[in-house]
Amino acid sequence: MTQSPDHSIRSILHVDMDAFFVSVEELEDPTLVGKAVIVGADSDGRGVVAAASYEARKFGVHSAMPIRTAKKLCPHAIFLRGQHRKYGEYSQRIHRIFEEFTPVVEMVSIDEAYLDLTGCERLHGSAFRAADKLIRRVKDRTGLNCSVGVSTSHLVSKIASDQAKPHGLLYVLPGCEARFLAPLPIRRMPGIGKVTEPELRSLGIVTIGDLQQMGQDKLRNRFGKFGEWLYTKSSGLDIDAYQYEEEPKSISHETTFDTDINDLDEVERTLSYLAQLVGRRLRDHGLFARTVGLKLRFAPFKTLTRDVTLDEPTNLDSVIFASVLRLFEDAWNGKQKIRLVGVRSSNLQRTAFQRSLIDAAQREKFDKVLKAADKVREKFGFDAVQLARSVEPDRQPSRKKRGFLGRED
DNA sequence: TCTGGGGTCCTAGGACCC
DNA sequence: TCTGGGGTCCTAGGACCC
Repeated sequence: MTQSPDHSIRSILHVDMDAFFVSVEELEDPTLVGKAVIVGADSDGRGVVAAASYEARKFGVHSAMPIRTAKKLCPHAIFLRGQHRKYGEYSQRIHRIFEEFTPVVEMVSIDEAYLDLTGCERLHGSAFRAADKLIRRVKDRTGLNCSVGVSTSHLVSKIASDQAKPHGLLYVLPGCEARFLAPLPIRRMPGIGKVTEPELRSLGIVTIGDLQQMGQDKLRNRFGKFGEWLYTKSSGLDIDAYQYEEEPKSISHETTFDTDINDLDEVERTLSYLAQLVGRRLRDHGLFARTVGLKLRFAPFKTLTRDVTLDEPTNLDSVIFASVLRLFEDAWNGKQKIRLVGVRSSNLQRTAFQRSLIDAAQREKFDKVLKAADKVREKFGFDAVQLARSVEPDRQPSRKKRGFLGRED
């Protein structure tokens, strides 16, 4: 489906907000404008940078960098923890503006979307004019800058918006996709990361043009399915780059300890807490998990995962916790220091088939208790109700708010 | 540089079945 | 028993994205 039913040429816009988290912070506190601002975790902790202002970037700070490194590079920066809820609100406002242009909007992350404007010429004029209008409208209504790439394909538009940053618009003419991509370094291709890049480089592949030249057969022979993908993308031919799935495939929570530990009690308490977070979200989604997983990261950053598939799907905190605890006991020798633990649920489904009436009766009882608990939490916050296991013996859990959801660009 | 948290997708081997 | 081939499910690990 490179062409729409009416045979007009596809117009795909990729919209990406500029320094989104930082820009929102600046709107909330204008004294930040023009300063080096770094949004992320505790600046003395073990987190990473979620977003940096352009001023901070001048010092080499970028997202995903350990926050302590950022502090060394840019000690005078203003470090903020970030207000995720606020970012979510702005994201929704932006989403609504996008929907004024076309019903075909795919939000791919909190600050990024694809808009399909194919066949909207009569409404908006050319795609280029529409994109220009969109950038202005977002600015007028929210005060935020964004960059837009326009082309016939998702991937080309995405790379184009990246090239256009900050606050720019780049239109790749139909038929010019491959020529536009050819001179760019392979690292610009989404999907080629810090492992694949040197691999390709060692084969003499430096630019996207090199991929095009190598041809489909060679790439397939060398890289299999991934090679096919590489060829199609590098030629600017991608068709359905993105498939919108409203159902999550997995739900997980994890946490890194402030310092590495080998205290069984604390690990158990944390697993219990995480199991409850996962269970809660499963119930919110109306989902049941057939598979429960544990993630462990040891002090030397060695990570392992363990999965178990249950006879019966569950959304019960206690079942998730019991499963994950068993996995933990099998996976841990009692000595290694632990840096991170995580709880994951996958193999998600809408229904819990019940195998016996006893199970059903029990489930009903559990469900009632959990529903009551969820209600209390709604009123008094998540920590108001805890499984016995996640409460420390002599005091209430005073769990520090740590971590931070998501990273932009 | 001492490396978060939430996800998706892919690969590969082994169990198990016909 | 000297043992084919395909399909599916499960588990573990890893690359990658924002």
